[in-house]
Amino acid sequence: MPVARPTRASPRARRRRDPDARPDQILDAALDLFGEAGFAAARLDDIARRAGLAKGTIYLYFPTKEDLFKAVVRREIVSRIEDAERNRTVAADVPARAYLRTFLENYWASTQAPTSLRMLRMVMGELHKHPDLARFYGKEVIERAWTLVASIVRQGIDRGEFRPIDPMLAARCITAAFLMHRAWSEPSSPGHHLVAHLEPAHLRDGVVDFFLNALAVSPDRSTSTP
Amino acid sequence: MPVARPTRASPRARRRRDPDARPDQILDAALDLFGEAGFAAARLDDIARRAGLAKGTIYLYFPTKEDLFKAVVRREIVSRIEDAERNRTVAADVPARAYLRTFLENYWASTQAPTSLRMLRMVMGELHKHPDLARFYGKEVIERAWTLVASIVRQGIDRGEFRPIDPMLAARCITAAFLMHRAWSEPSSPGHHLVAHLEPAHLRDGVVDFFLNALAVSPDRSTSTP
DNA sequence: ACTATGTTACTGACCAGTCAGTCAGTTGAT
DNA sequence: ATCAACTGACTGACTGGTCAGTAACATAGT
Repeated sequence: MPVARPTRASPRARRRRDPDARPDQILDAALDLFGEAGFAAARLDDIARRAGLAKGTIYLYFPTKEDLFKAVVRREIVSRIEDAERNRTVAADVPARAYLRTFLENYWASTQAPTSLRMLRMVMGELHKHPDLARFYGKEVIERAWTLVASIVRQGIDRGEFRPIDPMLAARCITAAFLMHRAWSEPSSPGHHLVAHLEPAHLRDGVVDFFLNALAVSPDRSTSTP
Repeated sequence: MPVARPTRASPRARRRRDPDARPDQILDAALDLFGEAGFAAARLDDIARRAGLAKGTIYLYFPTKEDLFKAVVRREIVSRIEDAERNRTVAADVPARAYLRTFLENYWASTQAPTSLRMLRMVMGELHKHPDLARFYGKEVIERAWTLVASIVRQGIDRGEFRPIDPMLAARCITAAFLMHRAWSEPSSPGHHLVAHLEPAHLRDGVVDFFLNALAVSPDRSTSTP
């Protein structure tokens, strides 16, 4: 009779243990492999192996590969929204510039996670083939991020700390630049960089400063055009 | 001797005509399909059919699918560089702001081409699996675009029309935002947009103005931080 | 205690479809 | 007649998805 078996140590003896944990376990493995290989190139056998399961098990929890992909994206979306909400921590009575700086530094940090790059690649490379998901992602992640940034910018404008500008437009430019920089900062192979490599913190400060200064009041900004 | 045959009208009557044209013909079709479907999902049969050829013919010109993919990317890189060179048309003695505005409007327009979006998707979604190509693209397209923008910014700074700033950093932020906006502006399905849709020219002007103003001299930009 | 019966979670061999790549054969210009 | 250019049926490897079977555990009856 099986009494107190070392369930954790032996990979094959894990069965019959909290099936509720399986979906997340599968999703973790799927995120890894979809992220590395993309939707089409990722093999379900590999995902199953990385999750320590057989391929058939995946089909007990997700009806198709595409549904699995959607579940991965959805779960990552949830975590993104929670991140965004959590990053809204700085008290609202500090100067807009300092508040925005802190917010942007947190935002930058969150984009640096490996998962962020994997999601970015999946979104740019494959999401256009899943229009419903693409729209969902557009509304729930991208526009939400814009709105969050825009609300901070608007606050700064209202206080006269930032120049009058369409806050949503500023938010679009800022988030766009942050995301693209994340993609560019990844080495294309160990030790080799896609583009000229800057010291990460230096790049972050440079980009953040660029946009803080871009928003700063500049009374004479329209006089340079004849 | 080929005497004025209706080569264009009848798709099957095109055979045996200037084999030198075949590579580009194949590459055109391949760019379309790789761009739409991605590397893995694009079928060589479909590429052949779109080129008006049989699949075997592709193998007379490209040894493998991967080589075909690389050839597509390489050819597009060349066209990108030529685009950049061509966009350098405005005389250099107009005010930096006006010069940069024209340049950015041209740049924006060039990113709006369907080909640009296809390349962007291929680059973001699949190029990381071809490190040699990724590096080539990074050096020959991305950094080159940065350098071009940066040189214009630097010129404006030297003349005192733009505020002192690292020109390369400004160039990174500008190109990043332009590229990301291109991706966002594509409908995820006919009539449905990924994100809130703005009138294209309005969006272009908004983004261009944002960055022109971001560079404008603003003597008091540091006074807002206590 | 012990066995019989049932249930759940999981497995992995298998099937059916797909697609990169091949090659024997065709075409048509010279 | 010759042959470069081209074709498309074919092959073999691969993989998403299926399902008959099995191990682990539960419960009931004795």
